[in-house]
Amino acid sequence: MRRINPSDFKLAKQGTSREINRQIVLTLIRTHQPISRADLARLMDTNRANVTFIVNQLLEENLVREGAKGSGKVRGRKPTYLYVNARNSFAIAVDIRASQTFLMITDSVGRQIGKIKSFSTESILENFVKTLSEHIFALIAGNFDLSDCEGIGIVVPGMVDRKEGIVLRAPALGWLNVDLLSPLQAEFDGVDIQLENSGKACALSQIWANSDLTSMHNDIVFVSVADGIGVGIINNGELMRGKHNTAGEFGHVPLSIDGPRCSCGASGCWEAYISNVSTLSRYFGRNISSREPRSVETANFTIEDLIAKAREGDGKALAALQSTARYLGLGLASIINAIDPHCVYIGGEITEAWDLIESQVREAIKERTLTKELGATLIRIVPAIEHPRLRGAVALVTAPAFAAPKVA
Amino acid sequence: MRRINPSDFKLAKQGTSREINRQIVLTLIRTHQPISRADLARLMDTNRANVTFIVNQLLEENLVREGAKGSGKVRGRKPTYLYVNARNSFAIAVDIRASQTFLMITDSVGRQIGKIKSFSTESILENFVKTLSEHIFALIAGNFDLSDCEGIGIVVPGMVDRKEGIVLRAPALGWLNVDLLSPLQAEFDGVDIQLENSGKACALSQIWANSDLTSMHNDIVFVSVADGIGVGIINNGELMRGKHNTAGEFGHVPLSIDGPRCSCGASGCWEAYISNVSTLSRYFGRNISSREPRSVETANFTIEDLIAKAREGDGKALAALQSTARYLGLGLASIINAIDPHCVYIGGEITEAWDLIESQVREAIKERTLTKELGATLIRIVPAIEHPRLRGAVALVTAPAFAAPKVA
DNA sequence: GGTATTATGTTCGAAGTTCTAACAAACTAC
DNA sequence: GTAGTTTGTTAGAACTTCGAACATAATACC
Repeated sequence: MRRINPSDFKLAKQGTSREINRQIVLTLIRTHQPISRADLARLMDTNRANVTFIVNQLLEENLVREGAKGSGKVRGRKPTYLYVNARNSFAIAVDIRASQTFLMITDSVGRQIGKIKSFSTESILENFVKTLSEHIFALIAGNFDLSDCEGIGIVVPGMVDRKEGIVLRAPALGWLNVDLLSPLQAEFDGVDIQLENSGKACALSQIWANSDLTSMHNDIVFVSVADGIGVGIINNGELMRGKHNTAGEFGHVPLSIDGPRCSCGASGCWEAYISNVSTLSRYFGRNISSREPRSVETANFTIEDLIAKAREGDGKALAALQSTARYLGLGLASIINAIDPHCVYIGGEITEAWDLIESQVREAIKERTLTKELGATLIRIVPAIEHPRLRGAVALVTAPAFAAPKVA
Repeated sequence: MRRINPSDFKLAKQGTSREINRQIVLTLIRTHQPISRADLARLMDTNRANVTFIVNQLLEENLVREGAKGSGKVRGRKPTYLYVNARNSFAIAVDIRASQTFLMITDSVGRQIGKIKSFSTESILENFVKTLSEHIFALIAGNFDLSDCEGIGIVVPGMVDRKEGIVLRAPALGWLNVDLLSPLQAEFDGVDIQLENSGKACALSQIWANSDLTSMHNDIVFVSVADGIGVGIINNGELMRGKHNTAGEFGHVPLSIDGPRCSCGASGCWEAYISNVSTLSRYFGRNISSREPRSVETANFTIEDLIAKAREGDGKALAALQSTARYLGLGLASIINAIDPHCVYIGGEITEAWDLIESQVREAIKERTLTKELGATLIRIVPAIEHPRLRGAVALVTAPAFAAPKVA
């Protein structure tokens, strides 16, 4: 039961029905390919004539291609299989993180092409934009033409004004109200550039990426644990953005209002318990804020090192991780109580220690969820190899072609 | 950018465009009435022919009626005004609370008819159903025929399985897995009966009730403070229900994980800080759980009494309220950070003391919200006279006629 | 009072979709 | 080689939006 917004609705025009069915056919081909027109008609519960009509348009638009004939041992004419067509256009994904920035090229359907490149992130904007542009031009040189670029999706660990293309606040980068769009627009004239917060992008990756397409749920939450905590909420197949594109900031929901100081200024935030820095602090028994200069001992010691130590039998390291695990679970319980999603995805370095911490996380979740069913909410680990942030950045550019049209 | 669910989509059929535009016309008439066909055409950015076509159908269906001609001092033919037509059908709203159950009759558009009735809630199901049925039959006797009843909307302070019509868990009523639908279905054969949690219903009331229709936002949160805390989230004009219809349970998000014991079993829940019982406990300086028998002194002392005391100059009473106010604000900050709504509505007895507590609430919100903009999120008080729970119960029955069709 | 002007609401036909039914195409089984 | 079966296409009916012309009803002006 959705209320129509009387000051922002969309009328059905002559082509609206077509547009709707076109997008349905496109997603069905994407999720079921290879698939024949006849199978589509059955899936859609309509007649083959209508499917032919729509598919012909998609063929003309080059969004779909015909492949080999089917070959089963059934009677009758063989079906001609349909596939989504990766045209010769491409997309660029950029994942900006505190230390490194990662780059990936994909085809127009979001499938990775070549290897992921990276360079160290510079916080001075001009330098950063220069380096980024150079890397992008180097990547496409010889292989692609910039005019075939569908767009550049950029993901940032912080709040973003998508419309204006401004990074409002990214503490990890030291960026505050940084206009990232304008200088990039100047470099890549005419190319669509999309900015998004990395937690939100991770959530997008889980509903738009190309794996497990049919089993996917349309109501999920992604929790990304790194130096900050990013959370993306997908409701009814759509990312919750909120009034200021800041929906999902569960990282600063408190576990204890008078708990440890958080970088946001408040205290006791979830982030202050479970961010990588917090876990390391717990190990070293003191507060190593990312702002203060670290001692020699702690300077290059990462969360991965901590996990390695724990695996080597360092009891203190294991204890630090498991403590984080408990707090992680307690916070997840809040998210589950508040959102009641089908599945919670977790990403970040700490997931590499999942075998060491899973039981603590699950126990904590059960402890604070309101019902048994909520306590049993699916938890899925997204390993770093799947590059959820980059895949989310890709989705910013390639997914709109498959999205439902806005209607009513 | 909404993902089409490949296993749950809706194809556009021949009548789909019509259905979409029909609902748009219906909502526009509802929100702008009285309005002419020509004005509708301008609002919808389409031609008058199309409007005539759709309006004629609505007239035939008796959902819309023509009224008086317009009378301005402009040239040209006078417009004929259109109104949504309250047919002779009616709806029944029921608000079940711990002590009393409230009843209201409305017309088919959700406008109140007659006075609100009430009776004391009995926790034994058979007795309750009997009393409720008697009251409903008494209300409609002589005025209405049961066959003209559009439906009964019932609102419960607890979790609800809407499909099966079971109250899963309503601590305030002492109900656990109570099948409320079946016995009522038996009494009111063929009448549509809708159950919902009262916090969620309150949220519905704010987007579907008949006041301020044009200024309304489509992304809001309603926080209802009573013996428990109910929260309803409206995202994109639609109530967030979650996998188990339990989305919105912010009441059990902790302020401090080792804070006061909560009735849910965990400790430090927001509810344990700001429920009416908690505020009273704070005043009396001890824990008065709703489960233990109260002393003579505290037995009939309500939150309204506490507010009255505070107004009379009782410093302890004021302190108890303002302490609750601070915790209310801290929790609201979490909701604002997590959801980033356009507006947060607050209902419950404590709103009657809003002038005494507003500054504390707002200060606490600012203290824990991540940005200045989030700290300035609109807060609106919904006084008890507006009966948000009952209006939400009505919306369960009368709103679907105006809702957007499900498409794609 | 009569005529010009203007806005509302309806009608008619064109264009775009879905949908039904029939038909052509292509392949297996016997 | 023929019957049977499934796929994909085509032609036309039914339904909608849409543009333009038309009828209706009111005011303004002479």
